[in-house]
Amino acid sequence: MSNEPRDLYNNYDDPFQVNYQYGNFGSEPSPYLSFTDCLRGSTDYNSLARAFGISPSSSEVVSPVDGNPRPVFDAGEIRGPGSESNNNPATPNSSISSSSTEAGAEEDSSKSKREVQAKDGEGGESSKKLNKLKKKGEKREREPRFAFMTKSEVDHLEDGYRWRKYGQKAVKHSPYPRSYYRCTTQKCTVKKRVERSFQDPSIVITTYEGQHNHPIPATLRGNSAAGMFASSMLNPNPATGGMGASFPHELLLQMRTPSVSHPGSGGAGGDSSLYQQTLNSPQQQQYQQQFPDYGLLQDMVPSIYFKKEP
DNA sequence: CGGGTTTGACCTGCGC
DNA sequence: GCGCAGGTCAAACCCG
Repeated sequence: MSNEPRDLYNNYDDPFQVNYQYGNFGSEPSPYLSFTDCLRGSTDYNSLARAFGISPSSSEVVSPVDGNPRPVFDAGEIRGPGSESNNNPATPNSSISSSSTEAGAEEDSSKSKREVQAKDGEGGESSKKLNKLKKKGEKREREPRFAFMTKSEVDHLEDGYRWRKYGQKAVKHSPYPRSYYRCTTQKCTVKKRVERSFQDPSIVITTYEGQHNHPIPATLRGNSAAGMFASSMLNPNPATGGMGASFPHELLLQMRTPSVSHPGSGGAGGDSSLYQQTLNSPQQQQYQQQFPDYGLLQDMVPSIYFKKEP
């Protein structure tokens, strides 16, 4: 299932015009969504997949509502240079990122379970001895996941949302640990994992799980230009392309280098496809160097997003 | 003092 | 059933 050819970004003729029309998803036309929209849950999984340029090629696609397994998408099909051009705003960015998603499913069985445990064990030491009240039959399901590979020296990329780190684990076969973050907004269960590719330490793999059910926080940390940026793009002006890059990662996505997902390699379902992506093609490196002058946005978005390759 | 990070322990899922 | 690895909790700690 992984060998189906996928679309790639085709718009690198003009770095400011990145095609948001990703590969076909079924027979429906591709809607134009912003990443933030997706994260905020304003769309369904199919839309997500489309918005992220994700093809169901590698996956068992099932309806999210019927309790069946969700589709496991492959690495995003991000269009490469040289094809149709839409007038979507893109940002110059020498960082590299690619995306991938994996479908999870409904919610937080683990969390609710934990909550039960905590409440139940409010006897102090006994709380540690969590009771394994787990609803049998309710198989643990996962939120949809979206992964990005970003070339950056900074592990935790600012994306406009506020995150609290709740764990860190060593990753097998990797010298780099994986960090776990949770959105600090109340009632928002979005999580993200950040880890560094051990194959290419300059690449940060960020995996989002879930969808934000709230807007990007208006007030962000002082240096959070990314947040400002994200917020400012929340209501994209149709005249500028019909959609905004409301999320830095989306920008990264837009700036994706071509051929990140290889028809033959990105096919492994789930996260594994991530690790099969390589960013080493000459084409990609060349692309990275195409935007020496990222101007304005450089002032708005932390430098990590525009990190120039040495 | 409140909010975020660190870190060891614990839980869960999965493959063997 | 066991062991491993991933994921999460929560106390302790740090910082503005």
